[in-house]
Amino acid sequence: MDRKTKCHNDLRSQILTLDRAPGGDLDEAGLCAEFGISRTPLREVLQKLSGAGFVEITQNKGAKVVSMDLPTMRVFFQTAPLIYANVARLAADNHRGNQLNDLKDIQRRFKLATRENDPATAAMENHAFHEQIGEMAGNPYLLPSLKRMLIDHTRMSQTFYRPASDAEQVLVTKACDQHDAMIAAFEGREAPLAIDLTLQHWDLSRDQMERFVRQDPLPVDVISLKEKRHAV
Amino acid sequence: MDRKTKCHNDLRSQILTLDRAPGGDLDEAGLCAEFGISRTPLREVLQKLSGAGFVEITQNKGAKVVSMDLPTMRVFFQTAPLIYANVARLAADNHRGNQLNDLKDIQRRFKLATRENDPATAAMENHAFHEQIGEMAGNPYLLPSLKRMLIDHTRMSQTFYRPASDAEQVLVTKACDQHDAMIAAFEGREAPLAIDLTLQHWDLSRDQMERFVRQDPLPVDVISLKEKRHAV
DNA sequence: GTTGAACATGTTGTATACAATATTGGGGTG
DNA sequence: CACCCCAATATTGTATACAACATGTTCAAC
Repeated sequence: MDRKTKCHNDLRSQILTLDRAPGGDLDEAGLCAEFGISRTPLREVLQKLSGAGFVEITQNKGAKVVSMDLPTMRVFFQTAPLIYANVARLAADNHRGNQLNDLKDIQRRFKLATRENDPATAAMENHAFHEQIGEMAGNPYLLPSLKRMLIDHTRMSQTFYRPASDAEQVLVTKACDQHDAMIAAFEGREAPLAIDLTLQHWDLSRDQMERFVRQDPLPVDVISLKEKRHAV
Repeated sequence: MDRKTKCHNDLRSQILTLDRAPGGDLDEAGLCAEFGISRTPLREVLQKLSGAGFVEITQNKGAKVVSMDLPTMRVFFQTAPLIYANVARLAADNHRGNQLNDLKDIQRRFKLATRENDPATAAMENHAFHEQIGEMAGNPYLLPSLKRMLIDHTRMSQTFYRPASDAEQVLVTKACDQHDAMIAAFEGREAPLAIDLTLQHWDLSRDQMERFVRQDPLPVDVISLKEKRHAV
């Protein structure tokens, strides 16, 4: 794979796994050194990531990882069922060709990652699973919204795949089973069932994510001292 | 305004007004000469437009205006009410500060453009009107979908603001009145009414746009002879 | 001690030259 | 005449040098 593409993919997954903190600075020179490319292609990568909602670029002030503030998260929880349910319905109706097989492959890798206790991979494969459902829906208008939801969904789910207790491990297994059930619904083109399973899956995620949000009284953002002072 | 920004805005509005044909090629050297900037910032503009769904970039093959094929348009008609209605509801609930005043300003300019028979401006102000409603909704997850819908909506509405007959002029006036009614609904924070008016407004647009689509038996895309041969 | 201005430094934005990749056209072969 | 290969050309991708802008620091004035 070409270094520019690798840079794009690495940044993307580092953002999704919270390896790059929300609100964190993305210094051009540093990233150039890190990925061994010059500033021109690096800036194009940042532009692309900005278009996809991973990064925020400010004129003359550089790029940051998109932040995750609490008011926005409230909007997230409000909006997710609408998008997810509609995408699931469309996916059941419209998927074609090898798309379902690709989904099964992703699910296989997802299951493996959860079994082998590889939380970062599990989170990324779960992301890929839901993005693939978006592709199956065949709706270029809804897809950008879905992708933006998935960014924050995956970031908030990071702790989910690092189960501390047995009870939490059970939830991961349950999520995995729900994926299997969803695949079956897509295969049978049973749209109402797909919607229902999707909403169940959402309920599970939501409970987990709300715990994640509540758990952490500190803002998820990296806030510079200066900005903090302004806030006071 | 800086030349790079002007380049971005000009390309954007030229695409929306069909001045740049869907599927049409965007040559870097040509655009550089046209806007008096070098290739580096021009490419960044194209990246940005690509992220917003105005332009498609293919590796080593340059940029094109996003195409408008018939299957996608079918998806458009299927998806629009969902997005528009939900955005309207959220806008009624969540708008704040000067957002409503900004909307009124846009509506004023829109009305003026329709009265003075300035179809391109009317189409752009109508676009701005609905984009502003998107801002008022305060939902960063739904907004990208709305914006993508509006791109094709505005492109398909181009003939709408060039009314040939009196009967068509009546429809434009009706659309304008609906905007006023929507503003009133937002002002009173009457979400159900806003949804209802939005769906009525959509019905009017849809009839008009379907006529536009049917009217033209040739594909809206610029298809090269080579691609045509492939299709045969 | 605080404020403000000027300078020094670092970071981002742009232009240009060069490299890599597509496309086109011509000549040769079956 | 059709087809294919190869060279010539055009277009896109990358690196680098320079310009513009933002930030942080120093020093002087109050």
